[in-house]
Amino acid sequence: MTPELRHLRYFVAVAEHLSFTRAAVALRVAQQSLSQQVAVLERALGARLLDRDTRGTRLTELGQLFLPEARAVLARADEAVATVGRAARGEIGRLNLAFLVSTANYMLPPVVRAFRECFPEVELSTEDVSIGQLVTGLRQRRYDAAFTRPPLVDDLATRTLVTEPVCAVLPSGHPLAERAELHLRDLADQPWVLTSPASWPPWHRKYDRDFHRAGFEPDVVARATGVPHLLGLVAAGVGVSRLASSARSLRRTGVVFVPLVGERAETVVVWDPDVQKPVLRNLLDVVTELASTVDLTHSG
Amino acid sequence: MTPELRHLRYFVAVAEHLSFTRAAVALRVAQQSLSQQVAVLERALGARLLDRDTRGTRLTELGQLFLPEARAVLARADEAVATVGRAARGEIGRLNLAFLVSTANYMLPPVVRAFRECFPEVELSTEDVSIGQLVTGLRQRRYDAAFTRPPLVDDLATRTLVTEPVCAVLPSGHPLAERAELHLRDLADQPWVLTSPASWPPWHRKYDRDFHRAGFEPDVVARATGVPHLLGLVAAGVGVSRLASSARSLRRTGVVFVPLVGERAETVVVWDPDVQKPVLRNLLDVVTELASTVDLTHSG
DNA sequence: CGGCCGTTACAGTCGTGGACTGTGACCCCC
DNA sequence: GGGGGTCACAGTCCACGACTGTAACGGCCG
Repeated sequence: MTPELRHLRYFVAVAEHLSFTRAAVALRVAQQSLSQQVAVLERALGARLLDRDTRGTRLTELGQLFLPEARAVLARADEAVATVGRAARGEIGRLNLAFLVSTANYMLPPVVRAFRECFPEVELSTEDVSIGQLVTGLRQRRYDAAFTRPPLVDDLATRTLVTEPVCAVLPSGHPLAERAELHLRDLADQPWVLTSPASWPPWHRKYDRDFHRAGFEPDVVARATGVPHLLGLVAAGVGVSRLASSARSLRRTGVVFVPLVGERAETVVVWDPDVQKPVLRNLLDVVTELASTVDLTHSG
Repeated sequence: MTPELRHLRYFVAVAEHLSFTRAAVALRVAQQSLSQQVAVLERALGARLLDRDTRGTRLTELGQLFLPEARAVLARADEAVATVGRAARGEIGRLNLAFLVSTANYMLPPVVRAFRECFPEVELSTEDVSIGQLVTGLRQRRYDAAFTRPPLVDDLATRTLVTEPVCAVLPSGHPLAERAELHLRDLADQPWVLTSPASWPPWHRKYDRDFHRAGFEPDVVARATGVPHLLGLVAAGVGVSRLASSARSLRRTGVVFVPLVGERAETVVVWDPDVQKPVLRNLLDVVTELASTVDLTHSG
């Protein structure tokens, strides 16, 4: 037979009290049960741990040697339990985050900083990805959560963190660039630069609805493969475009951002609602709290 | 409720087989019992460790984290059991040895060397002591064993390791110094130098009997406080004495050792027979073996 | 010396919990 | 659709750890 933790606990108690009677009281068992279990332990080890006689109990040499061993085993067991407890509370573990390239710029630094401050022992990994990689990565559970723009898909949960103005993006010196604000229909006759609809169809379906509601279909003269590319085309005077105002931070020269009246863009945190992971809960709490206290579009 | 090692063993088995059924076979319990105990563990930890469904079992994130923890606890427990086993076999532990000053010279080096070779992980402490310290130290269990000369006391166990000739000790140039051997009665008219009878009465009672049997009472002209001192007095020509031949090694000049016919001195290892200590058993084995293979009076 | 308090050990009983068997639901694959 | 695999649920059983009661023994004090 191999000893159980109970035997070790019993032995340690006797060793600490140097008395079966007192140890039994402390353990809330009968002295006889305690004696029996310690005897079982001694038989299992094949060695006498305690010298007992009518006037008390003392550790044998072997007992003295085994006492720290037993304590170490118990401590290790407690540690194991504590560790899983902390993991269950999301204080340790691993968290894989994905950031849409066009949001990483301003979202990643404050999010990572805030989370690491609250949960320094969680291993954090981050990745800048395209919207396609982001969605498939979430579905394949490679990422626990991601930061991106809606609309997305129904089977992923989202929470809005930031809403910000949408701006017309014009080349510097464009006739409309001086305006304080614009309506989308003001740009009906302009040449347009947009991203490729293949990148993420839900976005482009929304764009189409927006243009339709503004009463025109844009004359798309160029398709960009990403936001920086798009800004480059606008700066080059190829056409105009429309982006969330935080895209300003991606290019400083050659373009002008003019707010579009009544249009707002959202940044959301996305996760798979089927994933029940304590660290994820904590992330959502942290970013929600963060979004409610600081303006994420201007920080970072 | 707090988990027992059994729960950890069960969990590890399931985690290793990734199957309750196969793990149950390996553990030689029913699958149902195994499922139940793992469920108990999960309830105790307050966390799900395994995802089971109809087509198999996988570790949850927490389970992956807990698996090495559980293994570590089990390994620590095994180690504790192994350690006490080795201690019970006397392979580790502590051994306190005492050597009578007049035997340490030739006994200590081979004994310590041989024992450390066989049991390198036993902590060995040695002390050179007077016969009085030696006996009280053994009785107070400060020493586990000692090396000395008989006669001793009844309540200590002894084993003879070495017997050697007893010699007359004469100043260089003494008329009898040329003899190849002597009888004790040849020294009846000499002035004698002996040690103090207070040091260890049993020895001196034996000396008295020896002199009585030889038919004279020695004319003691000086009392020495130890063997080196005694040899000094003999070398100074104060008188003659009688010592085991191994005492030769304590003084090279000014004295001559002449064997006394028919007299032998013993060196013994002494221990308290009530002390049941595996390391002590091993020591006795080692020194017995050692004494039977090498001549300890000439080694070291 | 005897009574009392302390210690642990022995013996017998009880009850809980871990083991078992039997069964069922479900999924995958042929 | 049947067979082989997964795990879970339900009921029974028994072994072992807990309990109570008792005994043996040593130390202390009147």
